[in-house]
Amino acid sequence: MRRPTLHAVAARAGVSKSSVSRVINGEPSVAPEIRQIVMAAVTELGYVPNGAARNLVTQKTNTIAIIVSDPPAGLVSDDPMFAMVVRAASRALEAAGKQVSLVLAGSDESRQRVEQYLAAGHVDGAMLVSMDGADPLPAVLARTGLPIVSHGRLATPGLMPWVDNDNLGGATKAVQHLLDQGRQRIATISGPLDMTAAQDRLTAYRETLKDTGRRSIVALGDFTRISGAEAMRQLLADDPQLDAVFAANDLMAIGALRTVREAGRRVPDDVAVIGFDDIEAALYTAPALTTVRSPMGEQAAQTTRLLLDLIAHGTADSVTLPTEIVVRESA
Amino acid sequence: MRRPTLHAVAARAGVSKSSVSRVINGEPSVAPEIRQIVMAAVTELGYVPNGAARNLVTQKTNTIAIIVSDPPAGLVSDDPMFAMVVRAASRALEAAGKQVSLVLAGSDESRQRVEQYLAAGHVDGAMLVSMDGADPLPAVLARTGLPIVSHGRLATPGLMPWVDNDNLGGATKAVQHLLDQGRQRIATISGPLDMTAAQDRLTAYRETLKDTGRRSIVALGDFTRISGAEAMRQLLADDPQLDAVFAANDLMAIGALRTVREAGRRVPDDVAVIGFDDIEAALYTAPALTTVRSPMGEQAAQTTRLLLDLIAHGTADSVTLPTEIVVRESA
DNA sequence: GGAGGGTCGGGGAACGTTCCCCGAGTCTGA
DNA sequence: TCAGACTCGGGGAACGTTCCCCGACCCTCC
Repeated sequence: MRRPTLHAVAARAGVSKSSVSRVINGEPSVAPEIRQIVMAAVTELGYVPNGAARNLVTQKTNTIAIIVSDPPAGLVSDDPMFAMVVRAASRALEAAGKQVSLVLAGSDESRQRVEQYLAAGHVDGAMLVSMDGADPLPAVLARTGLPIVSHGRLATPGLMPWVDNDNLGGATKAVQHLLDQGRQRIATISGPLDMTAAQDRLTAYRETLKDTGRRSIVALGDFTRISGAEAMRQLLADDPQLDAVFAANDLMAIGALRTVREAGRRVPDDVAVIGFDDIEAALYTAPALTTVRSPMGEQAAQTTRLLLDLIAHGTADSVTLPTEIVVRESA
Repeated sequence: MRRPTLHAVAARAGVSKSSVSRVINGEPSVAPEIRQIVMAAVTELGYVPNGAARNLVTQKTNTIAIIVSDPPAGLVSDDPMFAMVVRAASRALEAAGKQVSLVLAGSDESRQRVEQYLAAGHVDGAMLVSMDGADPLPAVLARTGLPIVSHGRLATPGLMPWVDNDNLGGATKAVQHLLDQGRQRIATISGPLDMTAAQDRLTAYRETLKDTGRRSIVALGDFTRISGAEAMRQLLADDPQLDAVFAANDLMAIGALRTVREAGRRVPDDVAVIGFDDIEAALYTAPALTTVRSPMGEQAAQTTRLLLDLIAHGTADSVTLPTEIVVRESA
C-alpha cells in the first residue's frame, strides 16, 4: 500500500541505490543495460521519487511562489489582471520546469504567514504582483535574502528588480491622442496614488497638458468601475464643458462611459473617453473603448524570466515594456 | 549565513531538541518557563522550521493542488471564471491553514507531469477545475488514491465527489423567463457538449420548450464570445423570425448581443437575449445582460470544504448549489 | 600477459525534523 | 519520610533522498 522507495527499486532491479539514483537523475555515467533494468523496475513498481526527501537533501524545491496582494474588502478591481498575470506567469514557470505556489497576501496575519512560508524554504524564489506603495510586504520579504522580483515597479526603489510597462509613455500617448483630436478640456480619473502605475499615469497626463497651456482637471478613483462612474459624475458637475476624459484604467473608463451616456452626452462626439490596460471587457462596451494596451501577458512572462535569471546568476536588471494605443470607438 | 536549525535553538536555549520541537508544535505538556526560554531563543535566532524535513517525516505537506485545465490554443474563454474560482478557493484554503499549489494542465506532456507531481507526495489533496468530458486526467488522477474533488460535475460519474451549480434548474428558469414574456421562437446557443454544464443547459432548454410544443433551435458554440457572435449570425440566417435566444454562458451572450444589434434588431424589443453565469462583464454591456447567476465563489468555497472533509474523514458527498435568475435589460 | 588508467557500482553519511521510549524528577498521600 | 504515580525532558531511530568516496572491474596498450 505504501509507495515504493528508491531502495525497493534497487532491490527489485538487483543493483545499488546509487545506480537507481543516477538513472533517475539522468546522469550519463551509467551503463545502458543497467539503465534499462532500472527503468523496467521503476515502471513495474510505479516508482516516483519522494519530493520532500529530495528537497531536504538538495536544499532546493523547484518551486516558485506567486504572491498576489488580495484586498480583504471584496474588491475585485484587478480581477482581469489577476487572471492574465497568474495564468501567463504559471505557464512560463511550468515551461521552465518549476512548480507554482500561489499565495494570497490579504490580512496582516496572512502577511506574517507569507514571511514564515518563504523562510521555511518551501520555495526557491518569489514573484510579487500588484503591491501598493503602502504595503510593507516587499521590504520585509526582500530582507529574507531569497531571490524575489516584482511584477510592476515598487514605490520603494532598489528593493528588488522589477518588470513594468511604460506607464508614462502610454499615458502620454493617450492624452496626445485626445489633443490630436482637438479636444479642449481634457480631464483625468486617477487611480489610487499609492500605486506607482497610478502615479505615473497622472504625472504623464499633467506633463503632457502643461505643454499646451491647458489646465489639469483631476478626479480620484481607486481603479474600480464604481469609482470611475462616481468620479465621472463629479467631473461633469465640476466642469460641464469638458470634452474628453482619460481614465487611468479600463475598469474606471467603463464606469465613466456609462455615466457620460446617462448624463445625455454622446461618446465620442460630445465627450471622448480613453482608458488604460486593454482588458478583455474593453471590447464589449458600446461604443468600444479606445485604450492603451498594457502587455500584461508579456510582462508576466518577462517577470518570470527575470526571476529565473536572478536565481541562476544572482543578478538581474529591471525592464520596462513599451505600450501602444488601441484606437476603437470611444475616442 | 545558514538558517538556524532546531538543534541550534536547543543549544542556545540549553534544552533538548525534543523540548524545542514540542514548543514549536504547541504541545501542552511543556513547562511555561521552558516554553518561554525556547521562544526567546527562537526569536533571537530567527528560527523557522524547515518545511521539507517536516514533510518528510510527517508524510504530509499541508499543501493542496488546484489543477486547472489550460487550453493550449490561447483560448481565454473561462478567464472570468478562472479568477473567481482560483481566488475564492485560495482564500478558503489559506483560511484553513493550507498552502496552494497552482497547476495548469495544458499539453499532454504537462498532464504527465501533473500525475508525477501528485504521486511524488507534494500535496495532500487536489481540486480539479473546469475539466471537459474528453479529458482523461480525472480518471488518471483518481487512480492515484489521493483525495481529489472536482469543481463542476465530471462526465464520468463516480470518480470523485464534486460541487456543481444547478445547471438544469438555472437553464429552466432562463427559458421559462422567456416564455413568460410571450416569446414565440426561442433559440439557444449551446456550449461545447463534452462539458457537463453545456449538456445540462441544453437539456433543460429542450425539455422546457418541449412542454410548450415549441421546437428547439440550436446553434453550437464553444463558450467564447467569438463563437457566440458567429452562432447568432447563423441563427438569424436560419430563422429570421426568432425573437429570443438563450446563450449557455455570458461570454457567448455578449457576442450574440452585438450580432443582434449589428443586424439591426433591437434588444430586447425584437430579440431577447439571456445568458448564464453572471460574470462581471454582464454589467457593462448595453443593454445590461439578463442572466442566471452561478454562485462561483460559493461553489469554490464549497469545493474546498468538500476536499478538506474528504481528507479528514475519507468520505464526502457531492453538492449541487441553487442558481437564480438576474433580470436586467436584455430580456 | 600484465600493469595501469579509467569507468562504473556499493556503502554510508548527511539533510532537519518528528516521535517513541525510557529515565529522572517532583509532588502527593499515607 | 517514603513509596508510588504522574509529568516532563533526553537520546536516538526513522523518513527517502543525494552525493561523496572508495574499491573493483574491465579494457587497452605496451
